[in-house]
Amino acid sequence: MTNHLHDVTERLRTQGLRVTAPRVAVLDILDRMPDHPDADAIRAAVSRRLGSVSTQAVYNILHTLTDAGLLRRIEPAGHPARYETRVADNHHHLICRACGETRDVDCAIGHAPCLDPSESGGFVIDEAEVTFWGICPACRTTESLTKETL
Amino acid sequence: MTNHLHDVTERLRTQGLRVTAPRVAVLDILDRMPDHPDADAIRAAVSRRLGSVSTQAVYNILHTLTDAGLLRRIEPAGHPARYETRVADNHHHLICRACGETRDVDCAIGHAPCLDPSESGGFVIDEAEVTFWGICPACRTTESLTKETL
DNA sequence: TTCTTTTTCTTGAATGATTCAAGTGTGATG
DNA sequence: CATCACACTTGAATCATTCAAGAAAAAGAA
Repeated sequence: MTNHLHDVTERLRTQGLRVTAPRVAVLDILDRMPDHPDADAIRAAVSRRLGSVSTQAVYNILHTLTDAGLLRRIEPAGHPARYETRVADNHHHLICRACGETRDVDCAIGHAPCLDPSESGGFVIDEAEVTFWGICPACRTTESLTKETL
Repeated sequence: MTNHLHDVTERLRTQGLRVTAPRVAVLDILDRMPDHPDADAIRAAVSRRLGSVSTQAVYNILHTLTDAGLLRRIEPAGHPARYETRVADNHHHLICRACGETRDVDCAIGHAPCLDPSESGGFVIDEAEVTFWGICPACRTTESLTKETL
């Protein structure tokens, strides 16, 4: 067993979760995928590694691990939910409107939760979620090329 | 015709859109609804006013008006899309995790787009979307009462 | 190890929000 | 007031996700 799989196993145990092949695969794969994959991409990767997994198992696992604080779920407008293992800080995301590419962005201002609203109106706020929308370098090039050929 | 309906009509005309009863109703109703209703709530309100509307018409209208810049669509994680007519500024939202109540929040820092990420990584950014998550006063009360009775 | 209990995984169907497609109806222009 | 593009209606389809029930496997005990 590699060091990394051992580490993944430990993270599951620490949260009181049973260590199963699909769970280990999900965590290990997400640690290695920098591109915030969605449930279907995760299912494909896990399936490749283990031979097969049910879609339902993947959803169960993603739910369980997210609830346990081992994963973070982001749900960008117009996209299926995406997942990442970077959970220690409250960083933000920069998403391409054209291709959906998602990058992590460190807090623009101060530390987590990074922002306070100007008036909280009696709410008890536990998270400030920030999403930056734009066009990534690759799509910017493609777009200008497309425009030129019109 | 009231002043307000006249104003709504003007907004449609200014965008080169045809003035139809369902469109007028959607804009007028959204102007008066402070609670960021979703498509179904809008459909219900329009239906009440006009006798009936198809769900599809409501979706078409919401899409068209959003594209024309007359509406803003917000898509909070775990909720259907919500709509508002406050489009002039880039304000933010404060959402209750328990009941979904959604309030407008003015920019915490500076003017729209309010924030720049610490590094834009080659992206051309056009929007900084900020969502504050928490528990509203009403749900906070309910929650503590529920806990006490456990 | 083997048994038992509890949890997780599999399969198949269901749901909710939204979109697609085709036909009918209506607002705007001349 | 006729024309035509556009909007609305109906009904089916899609996608991501969840529900439900039974089969398999992990953890702890014997």
